[in-house]
Amino acid sequence: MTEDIHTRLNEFIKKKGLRSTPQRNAIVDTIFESKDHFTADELWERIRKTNSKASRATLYRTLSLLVEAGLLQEIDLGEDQKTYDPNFNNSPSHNHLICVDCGYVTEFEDNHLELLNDCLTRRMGFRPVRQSIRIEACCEMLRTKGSCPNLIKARVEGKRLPKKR
Amino acid sequence: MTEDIHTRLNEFIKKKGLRSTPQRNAIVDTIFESKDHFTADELWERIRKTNSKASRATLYRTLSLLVEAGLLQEIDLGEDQKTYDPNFNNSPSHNHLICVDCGYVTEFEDNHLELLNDCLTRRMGFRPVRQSIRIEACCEMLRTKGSCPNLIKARVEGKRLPKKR
DNA sequence: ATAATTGCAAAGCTTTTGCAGCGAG
DNA sequence: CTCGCTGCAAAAGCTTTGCAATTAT
Repeated sequence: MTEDIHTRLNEFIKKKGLRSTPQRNAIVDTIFESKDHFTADELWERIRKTNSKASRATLYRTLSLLVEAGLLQEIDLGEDQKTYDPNFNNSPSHNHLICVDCGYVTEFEDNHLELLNDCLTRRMGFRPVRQSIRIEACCEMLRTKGSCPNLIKARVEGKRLPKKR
Repeated sequence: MTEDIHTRLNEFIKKKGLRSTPQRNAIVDTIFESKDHFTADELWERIRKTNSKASRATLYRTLSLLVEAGLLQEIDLGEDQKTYDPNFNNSPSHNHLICVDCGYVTEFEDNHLELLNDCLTRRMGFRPVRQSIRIEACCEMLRTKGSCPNLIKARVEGKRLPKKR
């Protein structure tokens, strides 16, 4: 899993005449050891719990590098901070359903959706490059049963919930 | 056009026990006199060209108010700054095609797309609240003819073009 | 009169950057 | 030995906020 990422990163690094460093590798490992979306700050917390040490500056510089190398993608989850998504490498289509009750994000794919997007794009005189669907929705289980595992998990983890509107 | 907005805003203001002020009204007028998306800073420039005067603080406070009142929507155009969209009031569905060559944004609607989104959302156990599609695409006309009116317009207006990736 | 609103300047937050020293190739 | 990388602290952007004065109702 992470080996693949390292291989691809090393290719990029070599091509650009850059260098491999322990800090960079530690950050990359930390990012890709999970499939979760994260903000720079959340990543910083995860790094701090590691025995590897890297500065915030290096963290930001590495994030930019990974995005430039195409190994990481910035996504919009309606948060104030930039959010990064580490697993679009394995799934070309990248759509997110965001729960307005708890902020939980579900990634999904759908061939019909992609096809339709593709057609619409061409009809408007463009060639598709990247497409993402963002769906905000409320949890049916929470409405009918009064609770939802994702919400409970979010509370336990102390995540700040979406601001109501 | 703008009257409708003012009416709806006044309702909101009354309901909340707030007050109507010249600054607020000037900002609202400036926002809705155009259909363009804008950032806080772009709006600030537009305000400055007006003979009305309002501070940046009031501008930000008014933006929050309008979003809270549901008259303005924050959207994500892949920019660093928050972008606001003034015309989702007239079109319930809100999808954006962003040109990666010049940053030009096309708003579009499509019934099939909405229907499909709706089905997918329900299948995942949620009830749809809001959905937006973001398509990044490159301009076919620019590829085939070597130029594109939107790109020329963007250059003339001195807009900063999308960073290439 | 009363309480919301405004403008200013200061503070807050996230992210970027200049620079001297360090370290990979 | 070179030149990229790192950490630090300072700076940069954008946005928010405390406060005294102002103003709508």
